[in-house]
Parts: sequence; structure tokens; C-alpha cells
Amino acid sequence: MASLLEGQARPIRLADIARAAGVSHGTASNVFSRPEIVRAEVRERVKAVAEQMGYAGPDPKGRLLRAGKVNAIGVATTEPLSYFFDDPFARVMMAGISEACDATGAGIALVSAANQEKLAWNVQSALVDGFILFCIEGGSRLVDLTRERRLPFVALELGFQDETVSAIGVDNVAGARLAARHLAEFGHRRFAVLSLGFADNRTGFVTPEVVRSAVYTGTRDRLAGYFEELSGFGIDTAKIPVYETENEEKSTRAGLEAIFARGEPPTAILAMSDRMALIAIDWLRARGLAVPDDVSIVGFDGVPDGALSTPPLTTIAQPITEIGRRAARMILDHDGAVRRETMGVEFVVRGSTGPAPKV
Amino acid sequence: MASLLEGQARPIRLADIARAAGVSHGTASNVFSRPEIVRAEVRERVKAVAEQMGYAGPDPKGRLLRAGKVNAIGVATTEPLSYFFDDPFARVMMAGISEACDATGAGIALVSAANQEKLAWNVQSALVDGFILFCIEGGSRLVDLTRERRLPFVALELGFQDETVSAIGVDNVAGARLAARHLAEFGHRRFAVLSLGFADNRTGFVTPEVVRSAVYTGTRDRLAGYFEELSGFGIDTAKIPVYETENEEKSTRAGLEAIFARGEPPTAILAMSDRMALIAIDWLRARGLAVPDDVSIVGFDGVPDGALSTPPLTTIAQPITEIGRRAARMILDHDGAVRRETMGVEFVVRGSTGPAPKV
DNA sequence: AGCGGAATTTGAATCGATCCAACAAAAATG
DNA sequence: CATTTTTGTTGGATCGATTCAAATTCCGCT
Repeated sequence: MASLLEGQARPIRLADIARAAGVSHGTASNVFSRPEIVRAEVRERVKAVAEQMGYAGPDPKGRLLRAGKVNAIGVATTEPLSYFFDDPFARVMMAGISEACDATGAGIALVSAANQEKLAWNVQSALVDGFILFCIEGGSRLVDLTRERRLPFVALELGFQDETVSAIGVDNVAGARLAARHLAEFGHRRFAVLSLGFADNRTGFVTPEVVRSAVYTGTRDRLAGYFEELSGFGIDTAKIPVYETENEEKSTRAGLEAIFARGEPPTAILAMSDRMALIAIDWLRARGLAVPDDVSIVGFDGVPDGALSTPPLTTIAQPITEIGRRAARMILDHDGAVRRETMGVEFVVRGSTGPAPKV
Repeated sequence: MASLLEGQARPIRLADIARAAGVSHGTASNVFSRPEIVRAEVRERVKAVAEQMGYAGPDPKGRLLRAGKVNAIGVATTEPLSYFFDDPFARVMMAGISEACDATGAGIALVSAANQEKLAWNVQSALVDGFILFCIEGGSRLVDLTRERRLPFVALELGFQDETVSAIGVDNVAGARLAARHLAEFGHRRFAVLSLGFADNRTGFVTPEVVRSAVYTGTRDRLAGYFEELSGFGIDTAKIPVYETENEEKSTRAGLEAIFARGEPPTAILAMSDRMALIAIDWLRARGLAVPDDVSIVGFDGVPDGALSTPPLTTIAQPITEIGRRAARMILDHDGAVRRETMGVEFVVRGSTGPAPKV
């Protein structure tokens, strides 16, 4: 005998229950959110009515507006969403973030968009209490967009010089020096660098001009670290080819092709990410070059995959999980302050480096 | 010269802007959400005021309540949040879900909680338009909880018999038969099964009673598939040890210990997940047993890691990414119908299986 | 019966926006 | 100049809950 109006599936609201049970909204609300202060008899009656009418429970949309807090943190990137599940570095980072969120019962909202317009919209409309930004490409744009939300946020990884934004990074210079020193001490004298981006949408050999106008100071610092240390060994860093990739398969292979196409191929490669280093190992093997007998490689990051490659990768390990944990906590217990943390790195010697080949 | 009241950081609302700019809140709203219908002059004035007062843009919390749609789908599990980034099966699934979400610009909210109370709260308060459920452990509870939200949802993987819930799964029986036949044709006669759970929080050898009262029909079906096929080869399936694990390292190793502690060790292992199969390969190598020369192993799932192990894993591959895509689309273009889809599996022969050892 | 205090319940206010019918002003038309 | 159209603006209603001060009911005690 449903009336025509009942026919439409207009969802039941708390007010409907209140009316049907003959209590005020206030009481009906209490039945669900603070049952202990409602008299047992009333409580049961209201619950029964709710049950019978098929009430779905207080709608979080309504609750949210009143409460103000979403209890979720947004993790944003300009890469497609699958980046979070594919990229080894991102995965370890997310594990750290997950841990901190699990501990406080907060949720995680993944925000991304390859195209700029959607990115803006997604950042503007994400229901979160704060953001953690993976600043890979398009980092500064992502930061600007996020800043407009006026919510707490932390930038991860290759930060910018901008001191007004909270960020967690690693000591890039120190890490890079460690890697370079290790190779130099093994007697290597001919180097090549597989570099991360200095600015968006660039690949190819890097000129001093590019370095000078770097947007991504993390990249710049790592390169500076390499060069400082190598200079100390009397190596002419001006001659070292530095190839900027997009940290994926295609441009990294292109970089290797380009580097080895020149005379005097390197005996040691400094890669600014494990991802590139692993691709390089693969590429060298296919080229018939032995690692580390013909060419030594040091990565950067310390992702788990590095331990599993053949040979296992020597690398500069960042405390990725810990960075993730801290970033999440920065948002979760945000106090309005801008915090910039620099974490130490750890040098992990594995099998991809060895003495320079005898000439 | 800020007044005392301005001192407190009460966030600026659209209504504040409207008042300051001398327009109605309706117009102020239009300036942000439908700028084209506002006269240019007014629009700029309002924008200027907003800029100057430090307005963060329309708060999605408010917008949401009005709009009703969150534009995000929730992915829920009873495992900790890091499961989404650690588990290979989950990762591939998430990649599929990501793809579908990226295509429509929807976001992903990760929902989880190891403890039951928090799980309930998290499911009840997640701001999403629908759920995709990873029903591993505690699946039925998760389904019940989600059902109460009265939002569209899809259950993945080991489903239940419950025909009233939408679900996407694979043809477990057919897949299992394929695996069993392959091994039987290689001449194997002594088998062991590493099984997924039949019910929550159980591990150990499985009795016919356990199988009969199985909660997870997916597990039951795979076992049935194995047994049906092996029976066809005249093998007495009653003698086959079936060890139920929690699909992780510890209980899987315990299972292997238990299986190999009995007389007449198996020459072939049927694992209901690649994860267990890979752990088994590892365990066998440590035991000095060669795969596949001494023992053959077939997995189930078809996760990418399986291709990289030594030896690479022979397995029953599910179309994981496609399942993820479809699940996401089911939520995104939900039409109120209950849908149950069964996908086919693909048999991938790699290196972990070979002829039964000569006696 | 009368009183004080504890336990419940009420209902208006609020959270922050969007929507839309009605109105006003400006522009086009006869 | 009067009338229609077009274009913009207004302000009240609404989305679905929670909160809190005030009002009411309940209870034990003298």
C-alpha cells in the first residue's frame, strides 16, 4: 500500500525516524551517537523504528559538516592513481603513511589526476583534513593548488627552496657524496650520472645552465654532492655526462644509449634513483656488459626491489617508511607550524659496485 | 589593527565574502561554481574580496551535503591499510580500480581496520559513493557492515554463497582442475594442498568436516576442483594432506613443515595462492629440495612476482586488473541491480612444474 | 504534599555550501 | 513609448546531521 511518494527511493533521514518514533531530532541523534544518555526504553523504541524503516544510520555527509573533521588524510600526486600501487618508492612510503593512519584510525584518500584541470578540481574537492604531496613532476603546481585549500600539508621528496611549506626530505648532498666517494675509492675515474628532473618535462643531457635554473633542488643537491666529492679526487666533473630522465623505463634507456654512444664509456654510473639503477643493470646486461665487473652502479632510495636484483643494488637508502610515518603524523597532529625535516641516509653496499676494471 | 575577533582563526565562509562584497550568498556561490553567469564586474569584485580575505574557496564539506555525491569509491578490507601496498594481489587489483577511477576522475578512499570496532566505525563514516570489498578474513562481517550503509558495493574474491550481494569472482573449480590436471599429466601421484581459509582464524590440516562447513566457498570450490580432477586420474584424494594457512609467511611455513613431517612427502604441491606458492619455493630451496626436479608447484592468482621468482611460477592466472576495473565500474555506474560475474582464468605454464621424479 | 537535584528530552541554532523561483534591471522589439 | 526578452541578482529553502541551553520529568526524602 505504498503511496506514490513513498515509491521514490528518497533515503530516510534521521528526522524521519524522530518523527515516526515521536521524539525530537536531538534525542534521535543521541540514540545513535551517544546512546548511553538516552533512556533505555526510548532508545530501543527509536532503534526499532529505525530498523523497521530501513534507516542506514546517521549519514556521514551530514555529520561531517557539523563535526568539521573528516578523519582522513589526502595523498596527492600528479601521476595517475596507479602510481601508488606500482612505484616501489611510493609503495614503501605509503606503507609508512598507512602505519601512522592505522594507529589513529584515520583513512587515506588518494588524489591524483594526470591532466591539470582535473587535478585542480580533485585537490579542491578532496574531503580530507590535510595533504601529503608526492612532488614528482609538476610539483610546484601541486603545491600552489594545495596551498589554496589552506589545509595542513607536507611536501615529500624533491622539495623546493620554498621555506614556507612544510617538507620532509633527506640529506641529498651527504647521500650523493657517499655514493661518489665509494666509487672513487674503488678507483673509478670515468663516471656518468642518470639524473632525476631539474624541471618538468625535460629529458636529455644536462647543461650547467639547466643546473643553475633548477626547479627541483633535490636533484640539484644530489648532483652537487656527486661533483663535490669527485672533485676531491681530482676528477674533472665538467666532463661527466649527466642525463636527465623521467625516472621511467623509456627515457632511462634513452639516456644509457646516449651515454654509451659517446667515446670513453663510463666505468661507473651514479643513478639518482633505484628505479633508474635497476633499469641500467638490465640494460647493461642486455648489452653484454657485466655489473660490477665492467660497470659499477650506485642507486638512490633503498627500495626493497634493489635487494632482489642480480646483482643486488648498492644504494643510498632513505628511511622511506619513517618519512611516510612522520609525514602522516605531521598532518594528524598538526599544530599550525611549518616544519622542515631532513632525515639522514644510510649507505647500503651490495653487489652492484666493485673495483674499476684494469685498463 | 586586527580586532580581537579577527584574531581567532575562524575560517572564512562564503557568506563572509558575500557580505564583504555586498552581494547575496547566491551570487557569491555562483562566482565560484558557475562564474559564467555572473556579470564580469561583479565577479571580479567578489574574487578580489575573496582573495584579500584569504578565502580558501568553497568548502567541499558544505558542497558535499548539498550535492549528495562524494565522487569517490571506498575500498575496504579487514587487513591493515598497508595491505593495499604490500600484497601483490591487492596491488594489481588496485591498479585496475585506479584505472577506472582515473578515467572518470573519481577518487579512492582506503578503508580498513584490524580491530572490529574501528572497522565498523570506519565503514559507517567513510565518505564514499560505494564500496569495493576485499573479502579475505572476516569477510561476512565486512559485508554485513557495508550492507547497513545501503550504498552500492561489490565483493571481490572468495565470495560467499549469498546471492543478494554483487560480486566478481573467477571460475575457481575450472582453474583448480587445470592446475591439478597439469600435475597429474606430469605423472605426479603424491600431492599436498596449501589451502586458503575455509573460515576465519583457522589454520592446520583440514578435515572433511571443515570443508563441509566452509564459509568461504571460493576455497571450497578450488579444493573441489583439485579433487575432482585428481580423482579422474585414479588418485585417492582422501589421503591428500590439505593445510589451511592465513596466506602469509608464518602459517604457510608451518604448513610445509607439517606436510613434510609426514611419511611419503608429496612430489607436487597445489597452492591456492601465488603468495603461498612463492613461500613454498623458498622453503623448499632452503630444505635442499629442487623445484621442479624434486617437487612441482602450481600457484593460483597470477601476480607479477610469480614471473620473477626462480624458478618462475606455473600458475592459474586470474584477470586481476580486469576484475578491479569492472568492480570500480560497477560502483561508478551503479544502477541498483545486483550483479554477479564470474571471470575465466588462464593457465600459465612456467618453470615450477615438471615431470614427477623417477622413484 | 512539597522540594531539591539528577536524569532526560526538547527545539532552535549551526555547520557551509547550492539551488531555484521570483524579482529587477537592462536590452531588444513592435 | 509600451511591451517583451534577456540577463543578473536575490534570499529563502534545503542537504542531514550535532550541539547546547533551557525545559521537563523523575525520584528519593522529609
